[in-house]
Amino acid sequence: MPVLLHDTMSREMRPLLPKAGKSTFGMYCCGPTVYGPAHIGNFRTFILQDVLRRTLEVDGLKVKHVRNITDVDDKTIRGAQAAKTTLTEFTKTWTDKFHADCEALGLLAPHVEPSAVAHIPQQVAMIKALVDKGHAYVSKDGSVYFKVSSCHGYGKLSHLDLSKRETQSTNSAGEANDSDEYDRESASDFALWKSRKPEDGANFWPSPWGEGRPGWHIECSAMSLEHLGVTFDLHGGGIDLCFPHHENEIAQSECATGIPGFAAHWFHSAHLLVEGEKMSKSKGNLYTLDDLKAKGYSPVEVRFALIAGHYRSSLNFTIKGLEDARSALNKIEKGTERLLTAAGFSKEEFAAPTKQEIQTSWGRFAPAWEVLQNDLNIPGCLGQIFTVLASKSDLTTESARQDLSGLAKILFALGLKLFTSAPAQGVPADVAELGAKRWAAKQAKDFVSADRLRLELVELGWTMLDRKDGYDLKKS
RNA sequence: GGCGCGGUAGCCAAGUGGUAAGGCCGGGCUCUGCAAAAGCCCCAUGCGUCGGUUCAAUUCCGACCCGCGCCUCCA
Repeated sequence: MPVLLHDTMSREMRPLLPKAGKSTFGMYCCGPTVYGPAHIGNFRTFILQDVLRRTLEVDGLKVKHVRNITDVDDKTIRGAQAAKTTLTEFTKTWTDKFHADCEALGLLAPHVEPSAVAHIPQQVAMIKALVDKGHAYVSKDGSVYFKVSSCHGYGKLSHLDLSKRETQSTNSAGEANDSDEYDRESASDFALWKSRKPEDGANFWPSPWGEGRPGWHIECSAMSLEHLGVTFDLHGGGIDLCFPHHENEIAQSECATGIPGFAAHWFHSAHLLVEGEKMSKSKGNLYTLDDLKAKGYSPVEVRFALIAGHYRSSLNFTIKGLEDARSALNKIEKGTERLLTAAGFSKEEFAAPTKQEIQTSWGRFAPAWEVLQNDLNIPGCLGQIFTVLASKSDLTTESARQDLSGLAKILFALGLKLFTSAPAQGVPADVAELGAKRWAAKQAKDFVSADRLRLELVELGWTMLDRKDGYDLKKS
């Protein structure tokens, strides 16, 4: 059964399948602008796209996932200048950081990760096609603009009727829209090519219209064409990209190629609120992965918290939510351990589910998978998982293995890697010694000393957890 | 103003025309010298408000109230 997903353009639930005659499902996702560390809002979108890709793969599709790197724009150029380095060096630093965070968060690397700077010729070629076909014009300063009025159907994705729309004098950041700054024919027209300016420094490229650099929107059109073809199966991004970015991509691509149906399906994820407020630097509620790691949360806990709400609803990210995620994840691990025991598998065997017997069945997790396939309902799927893990069942080795087969596939789809919590931190010698002493006292039934030693450990910031046959020391 | 999303227990959050998944927190119990861990059990006559349709509505329709997003920086 194919995965069903809501499509922004048609506003309908539609099955995800490769185009007729194709065996690969092509998906293009707008990637990060690499001018600083990505924040958890960025990652929510990338994680959701990752879950979609994984779900399609578990469903049996061959997916080609393309996610770009935006490495030339105002912010990257300014950032490089402020850092007194080259654009290449600057964007490499932040691209590397992005990759490290992605890996920590369990994101599968896209199959292709094209960079805007590496696709200047393709962008120039597309702009040239648009100029030749009368969909773009060259301004006096050598910039090139897309002529929105020349594009039939412009606004079909975001359902905006530009003819009825009044041009706003400010954007949502309160900055004046620069409709008078350039010699555009219409305020709705957008830049395809920006002519070289002194403040661009060394960052310019040749073009038929003179030196300059590409506009923002054209890169995704050019790179999706290069790597996925004239039309492809799904395009994703944060909801804020719906207009104007994605709308402009459609206009550019369809006008340049003359072929409609740029992307068959549009996948937009809702934004993140932090502690009930819009995330912003000025409010100080903009978290990066490093910020949360510094607070003691693991990447998998962050990932869980970020997927705990439906992708089309905005998610209120809170530290309490991270605590909830930690407890919930622990509950899944404990339940999974019980299944592993019943199945006679080790944790390692579960972490790498290559065994035939744990790849063939869904066991009791079939309903959880069905829920996930229906518009990527991750919270519903998690609910099903907990229901099964808590339900009474006479497990046999065989049934437990079938359950594990289903659970492994679902956890792969969600990208939740179990049993990865950092192993016990190094225990200082003095703490270890106190622990050993208390254990000895307890064995000797000298409970007065044992209790005193427990308190001493607490004062040092350590908790001693007794087991039947030994003990663990945990930092509290 | 235009377009769109949402209001479900203390918090988070699914879902359905036939009477509310799940997680967290909380409470109880079992186990345990203590503590913790773990396991088990309990926890919304209620789904923003008011009307309507229906044998039956939280679920459909209408109105209203409230919150939020986008409308050329944004994931």
